[in-house]
Amino acid sequence: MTEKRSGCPINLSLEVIGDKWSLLVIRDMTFGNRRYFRELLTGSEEGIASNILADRLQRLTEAGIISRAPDPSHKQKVIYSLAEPGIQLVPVMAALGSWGRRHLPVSRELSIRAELLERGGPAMWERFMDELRELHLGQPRPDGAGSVLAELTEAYLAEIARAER
Amino acid sequence: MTEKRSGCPINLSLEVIGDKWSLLVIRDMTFGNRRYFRELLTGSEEGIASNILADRLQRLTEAGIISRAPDPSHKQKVIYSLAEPGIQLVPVMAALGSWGRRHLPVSRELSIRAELLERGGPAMWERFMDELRELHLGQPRPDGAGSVLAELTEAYLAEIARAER
DNA sequence: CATACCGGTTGCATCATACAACCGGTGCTG
DNA sequence: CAGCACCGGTTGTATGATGCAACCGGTATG
Repeated sequence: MTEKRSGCPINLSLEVIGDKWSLLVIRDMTFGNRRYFRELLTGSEEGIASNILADRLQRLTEAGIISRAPDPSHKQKVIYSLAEPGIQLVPVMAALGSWGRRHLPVSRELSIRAELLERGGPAMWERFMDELRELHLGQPRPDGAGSVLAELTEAYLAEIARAER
Repeated sequence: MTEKRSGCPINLSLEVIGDKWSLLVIRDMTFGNRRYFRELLTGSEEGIASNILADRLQRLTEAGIISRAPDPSHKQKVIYSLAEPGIQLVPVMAALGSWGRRHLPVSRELSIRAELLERGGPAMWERFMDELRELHLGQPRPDGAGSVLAELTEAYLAEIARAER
């Protein structure tokens, strides 16, 4: 799809990430810190097929949303990172998560992160994006800044533990 | 698609509006105030096919995002309205528009509204959603509240005029 | 030296989308 | 009251996207 249907920002966004899998891949990279093909393939509940995952990783790479690099520690491994446009999808995912949490039959464990992101607001999203810039782009950030990712992950794990009890 | 892939709010949102047309239909209803089948069919630049439009209107209705009612003024006409969940997609579209405007080759005329929505922030979105509740749900709102829709439309038309000059 | 893991690829079935042509009923106009 | 444009779709067909399972050669590990 090279020819664009229109120059509308919403339309163009949909042409790039308007399908059922792209944002889930980005979600897993963002909130699950999954960086390798196998992690993305087997790590999430939705069960993406390997050919679809390969296709999405290629498209997102070509669109400049993520980047692909060989892993120095293992000749065969490839590490995927969020590029700056991918990092800036945090507010989109936050908005989509808030909406879904309100209007759809979400599970408690999987929606706790959306709830925290909603309560934290844009200030929290910015801190999170700075953290992602450090993790994925190697951009240093001031010491002492807490980890939003750890905060979200801990809350998620606590909900899992509560559910099992 | 009745069986859900997971209870994640982002995933569930994508299962409902994660395709290339649903959000465009909602966009046209929201920002273009298009309420009839033909308006939606012929009004936008992207050129949706009539069977796809019919399918999306039906799905969105079944999902409770929009509603469908006969038009009293014309026996054959059907009027589509945003339901509350549809109105609450405003922040999602604003986020998606901001992102697209930054990272994709948008046209100036079609991105002015995204720019204004971004600058206006959540306060403006709330005013806009109140206005949509009046237009689509008949919920009265305080007099003297300005029209965000008119503001956005005027800015858009001004950009069109500038482009033609 | 065997085994598990690495990022994918291939073939095939099925589902969604795209395009154009068409439908019967309704309202407006001359 | 005849003709015509418009109403919300439907139908058929072609093409593309997706889903599924099996498989690939190269690589690290015990």
